[in-house]
Amino acid sequence: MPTPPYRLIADELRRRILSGELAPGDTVPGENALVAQYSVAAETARKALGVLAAEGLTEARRGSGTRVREFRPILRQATKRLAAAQWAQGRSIWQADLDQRPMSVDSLTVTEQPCPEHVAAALGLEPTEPVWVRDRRYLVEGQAVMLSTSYLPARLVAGSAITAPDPGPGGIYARLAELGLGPVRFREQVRARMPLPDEAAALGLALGAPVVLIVRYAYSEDGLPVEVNEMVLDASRYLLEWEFPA
Amino acid sequence: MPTPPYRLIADELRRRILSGELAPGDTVPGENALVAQYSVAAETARKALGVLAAEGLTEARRGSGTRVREFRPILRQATKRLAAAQWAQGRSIWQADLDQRPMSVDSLTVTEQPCPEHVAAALGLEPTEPVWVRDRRYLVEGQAVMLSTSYLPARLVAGSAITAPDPGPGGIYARLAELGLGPVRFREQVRARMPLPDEAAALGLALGAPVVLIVRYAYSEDGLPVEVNEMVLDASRYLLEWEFPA
DNA sequence: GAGTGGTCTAGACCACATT
DNA sequence: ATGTGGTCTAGACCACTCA
Repeated sequence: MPTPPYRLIADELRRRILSGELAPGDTVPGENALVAQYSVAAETARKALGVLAAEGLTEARRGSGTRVREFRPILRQATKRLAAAQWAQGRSIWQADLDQRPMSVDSLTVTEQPCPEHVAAALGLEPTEPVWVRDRRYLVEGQAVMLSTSYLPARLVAGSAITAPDPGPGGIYARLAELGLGPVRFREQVRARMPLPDEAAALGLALGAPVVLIVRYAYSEDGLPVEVNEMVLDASRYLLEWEFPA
Repeated sequence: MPTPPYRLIADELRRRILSGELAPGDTVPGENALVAQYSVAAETARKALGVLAAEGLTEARRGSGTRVREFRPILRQATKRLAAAQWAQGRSIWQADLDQRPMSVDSLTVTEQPCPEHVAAALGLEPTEPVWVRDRRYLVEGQAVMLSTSYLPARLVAGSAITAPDPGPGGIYARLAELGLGPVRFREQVRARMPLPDEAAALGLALGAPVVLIVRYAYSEDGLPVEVNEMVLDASRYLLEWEFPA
């Protein structure tokens, strides 16, 4: 089974991208160029370009052309309190090129709802017990990079500033602490997969861009879960980090 | 800009999959069925099926058909020593369906090499100082699920069992401890992206399956990095977990 | 052998961006 | 206006699986 032409073309273009011959931002040879160069039908050239786009290496813009994408990740340090200077020795393999632009929030909504089934089990609630839901979207320079949905049991947080759009200084964890529920431990579970259409739309994702799903469980001193936070991240924009003792 | 037919067809099939009407393992309507049902050309029907495959929802097999994929993740608990029973309260949103089959290793190689540039900086080594490289592939029931490459400075580990294929009881961390380099802290950095062709081949990945990259840095009591471990995981097979204090 | 997915072609029309 | 990518068609050949 010989390698089909569209793959050979894709392989060649990929090689040129990974070798740096085609740098981030550069325009990749278009359909017409490939048709002329390799003597194939336009559809075949398109398919080759589609492979690169699906791999997340390029980004096509109608009317303009196809360009090499760049990877400038935001460093998310989940355990940053532990990241003492003494452990800073040893560079990161990826850390060269970090996106340091400030992050903002748009479309924040805070509502009281019956608890979704899958969250109820995690919070130890009855199926439709009320929860406060905090929904937000994070942007970097107008570009959405993360969606976040927090669930907090209504019977624990009712009447607190947690139910207000602005929970005040220190955020909801400071308010939880004031209620004697101060989270003392977190558990984060992480998956990666291709986005569903609505996720792709909400994050403005290019083709071939996977998402990272993080679910954070916050526990109080009693060992009770007090918050579940579901996050959806544009994988191409994030470098995630955890530190922990042996 | 009306939604093109191939997307409408894909949307409908996706709905049926996500609603559970088409369960994991079920056969999805094929090209011919879609051509007949929607009165479109075969290529258009194929493209619709291609969308689902690229989203990782289905898996096509030549001669057989296209089936709904299943997600049975392996739970990787990076900080499992911390996962005391007291914090076990609160179920996971995803934990319902874990893959509990045993993991095995094949194609283990241990060699001494000049240190690759990107690793040298992380280990604080001169550009081509020698390192021992431990390369392995992990399987679950014959299916590759993870690739792992460990780098250890030769001047630290030369002569120890770390340079042998079988490092003995407790693995390389036990040997490092005996050398007074026992890792006391770890840092893990995580990314997700689409696989390169060689990664896809080594892991036997289906189309539309992203990979998760993990780089683990192990630090000795002195704060010196003693190991860098680069891992490539089949994202569809893993659920990653970290626990940490507030 | 019938049915399935995988690839290719030649030609067509459209939407959009740049000049 | 020209060139770019996005979609569709009708027909073809191949490789594989399954009954």
